[in-house]
Amino acid sequence: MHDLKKIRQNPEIFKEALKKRGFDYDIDHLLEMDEKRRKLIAEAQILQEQRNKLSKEIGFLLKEKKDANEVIRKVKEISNRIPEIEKEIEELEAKISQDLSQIPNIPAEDVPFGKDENDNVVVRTWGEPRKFDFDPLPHWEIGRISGLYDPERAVKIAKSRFVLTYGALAELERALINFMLDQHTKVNGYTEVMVPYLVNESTMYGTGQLPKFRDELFICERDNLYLIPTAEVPVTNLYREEILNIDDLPKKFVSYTACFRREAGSYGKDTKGMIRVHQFNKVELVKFSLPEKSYEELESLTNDAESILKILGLPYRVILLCTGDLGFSASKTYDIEVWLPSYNGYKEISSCSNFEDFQARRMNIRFKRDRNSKPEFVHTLNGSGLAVGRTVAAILENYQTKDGNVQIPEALREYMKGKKYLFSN
RNA sequence: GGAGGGAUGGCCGAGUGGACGAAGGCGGCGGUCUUGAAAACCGCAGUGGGUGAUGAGCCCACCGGGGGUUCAAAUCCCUCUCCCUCCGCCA
Repeated sequence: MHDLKKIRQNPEIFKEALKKRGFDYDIDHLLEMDEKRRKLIAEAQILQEQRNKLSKEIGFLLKEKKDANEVIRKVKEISNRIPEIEKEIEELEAKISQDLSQIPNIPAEDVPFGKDENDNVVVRTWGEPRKFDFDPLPHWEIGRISGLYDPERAVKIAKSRFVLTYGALAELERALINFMLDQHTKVNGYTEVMVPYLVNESTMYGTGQLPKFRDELFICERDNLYLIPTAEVPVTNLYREEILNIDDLPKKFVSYTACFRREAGSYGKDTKGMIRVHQFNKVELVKFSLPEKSYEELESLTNDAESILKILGLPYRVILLCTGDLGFSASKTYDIEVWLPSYNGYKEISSCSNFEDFQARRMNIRFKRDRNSKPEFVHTLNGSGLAVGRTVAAILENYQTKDGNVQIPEALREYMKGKKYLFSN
């Protein structure tokens, strides 16, 4: 959500930025509505002022037992005109905020111009994709051969695009969750938070899942609750409608949750395996930052997410999204993509974004520089650290052995009773 | 699920339809006193919006949300949401 005042002050900046994003919108029309709105507000307030003054007068007159009928008649006349104007203001405001809520965030200055994902820029690449001296299997085949991956029964008890694993495969996923949480809390300085998986409507509006992305959500209609598509939703909403202390910034949280997505419109894409599913595990990083520090924080957050892949020894690259591929609320986004032999390419495993004050304004999350200064909006950031299901897939594929086993990355062994290979003992 | 009680500033907590943006206390900030601190005393402090210049000032709105009654609502009425207590059920 943008600040109407800022748009009013720098309309050209917004026009330019939206053009870069390929978003067509008539800023001038918005400003016309705003001007009309302000004129009406001034008008209504003058009438309210008159009404307030005369009403007080009535109080005095009655106290002194004097006749107030003439004044009452006058006030009534004034009061009658107020609702009309207010109705007009309300309609305008509804239209304005409706429009405003459709306008995407403006890209940061160093975001490359581009039309779609083909114009994204590779920022850095880490690790060499392994050269196999045998034909590597996709992770779903490895899982199936081990007998520990059971999509059929997942379909039976839920529906397609659900995952079910047993034994060592389940253990691997649990180990990864613990490893990631330990790394982010003990080494990278995040505070772990465990949050509700079901949230209310206001929370979904706060981070922008509603109203635009309703189709992507699982909904518990009876109780008016929604299953979270990412921990970003409950965690960023922690401080909705609050004013934070400047000394507490930045606030850094890491949260493991299951995530639920309907994946509407993705039929036929990534249908096999655990890459695109309705329920998956994710460890999420969320930061609340000072405005002037948020881009620094984005770099370190991205590094924190990368550190997991480095320690696990999984080759990856970091992509800077271009203006055309940027998500609705983000000012700048790095995608981290892990090497997957079955795709013979890189696949997204984390997306790290700075939203500047776009989400904070919507959620009204502010801080004060000191006692007497005006509250300002914080900047919010988040990124996966990492998507756990996809990390499982990456480990299976990248660490598979010729005889159908999977080597366990060194750092993970202490989380798996010291085992070196997944399917043994 | 049943019965009842609540929601007021950073926190606690008063509040009679008319000078209430709201007593009092705690906490905060500034000062006096003190070598320093504490105590005591004095003073300052909400949020959003309109108009000014992103200043001062003036004005409007805000006592959980929405609606209503009234010249006038924190106060009366309706409604929704949330919280609490007791009973029932339950991991």
